[in-house]
Amino acid sequence: MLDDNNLFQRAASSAYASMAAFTAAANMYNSFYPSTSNSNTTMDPVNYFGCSEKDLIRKFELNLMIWICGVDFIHNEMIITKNGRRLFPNLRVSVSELDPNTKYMILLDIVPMDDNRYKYHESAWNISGKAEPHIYGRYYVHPDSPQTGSQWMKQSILFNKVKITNSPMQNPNHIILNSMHRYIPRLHIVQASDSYSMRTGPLSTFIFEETVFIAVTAYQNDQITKLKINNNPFAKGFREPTHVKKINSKPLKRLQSCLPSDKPLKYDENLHRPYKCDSSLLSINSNSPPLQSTMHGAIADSTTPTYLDNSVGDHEQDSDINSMNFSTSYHQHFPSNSFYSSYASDPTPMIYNPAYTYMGPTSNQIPSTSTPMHFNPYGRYPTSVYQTNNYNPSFF
DNA sequence: TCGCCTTGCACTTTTGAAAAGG
DNA sequence: ACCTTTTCAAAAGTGCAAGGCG
Repeated sequence: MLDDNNLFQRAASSAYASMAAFTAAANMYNSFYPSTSNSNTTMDPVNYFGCSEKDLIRKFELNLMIWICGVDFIHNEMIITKNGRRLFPNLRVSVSELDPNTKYMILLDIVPMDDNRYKYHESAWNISGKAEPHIYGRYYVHPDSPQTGSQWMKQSILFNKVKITNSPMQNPNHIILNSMHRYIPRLHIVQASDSYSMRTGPLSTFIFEETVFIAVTAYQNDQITKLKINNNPFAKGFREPTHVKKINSKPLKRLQSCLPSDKPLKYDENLHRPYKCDSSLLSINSNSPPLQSTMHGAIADSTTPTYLDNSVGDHEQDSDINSMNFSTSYHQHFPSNSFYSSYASDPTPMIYNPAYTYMGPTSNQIPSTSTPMHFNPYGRYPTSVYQTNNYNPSFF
């Protein structure tokens, strides 16, 4: 138990750092705005839109909330199921300095990090062979798309409904991944007013190294399991005290133990389980805000515990270490010289097809997420890569 | 035999409609 | 009559464990 706590303390502190890192503001070179002055007619090879980067600077703030597991010492895993499984932690993004009156669509997809298949052996992920071919062309379009820049910038954008699957036959909105393969999410911002113009609209793409994960059908690393159980509200039933009670006592006793003595409790004979008869119960030992807050809040975030983002809600903060009480006031900024990335070959016509230049690990061991990578500066389409260790605060 | 995948389970939170209250 | 708050059932999201499959 002590070891678990130590692990989690470590995870929490690292995660805090990572979280801060994710709260990045990237300077984004794209064609959201045409140049009006200082026009540089020299074509930059990386500029897809035919405009000089210097003409097209836009800032892009990222707030990838609670990628708690994307820390250096632990490789994140995401469960994939036939029916689709949500990503946890969720992806949350804030954008700024878009054209307030122009419509944009925001998309997410997930692409392979490399051409390897992995295997978890002796507490480490190792390359076990060549990767299965990736099925491209599945994008999660944010349900609020299209929206004007001002609407996108109004509040952070949450990707909590994205689902990953290993079954191509299921819901076409699910992103298809292969188990035991390593992936990274990509964020696309397209200037478009509908799905048709999306195919031709100016586009910028961002990836974040810390969000790399390995798709699995069952968790391999116990540490990942513990982190998810402790932080995912839906997995609350597996947390230690409750789980022990689940084995040793009946449901009614378990729930009663969590309740103040004066709170009434009913027992549903049909369901053979107690049910709530006091809304305050929802906030007891819970990471969720009290019911009233939920009902009146502008955003009822279904899966991301609101305590993690005090910039969005003003809910009471949970001081428990297990609650991963993050502050989001810390912002880092993207370096003025953006990187251009190309992790994988993508034949999809709508999105780009950068040359494959990922410089993978030389050993069998997969690199830490903080390992510097080599990016192709001449990829056809710009992809800004957030770098935790190499930012220029003065730029913002 | 082994490693990975599927399925059902018990548990949880979320959601939204209906009921109750002001 | 209208709006707000509460209640409650259903839906959906979790990890676990057992069994299936190649």
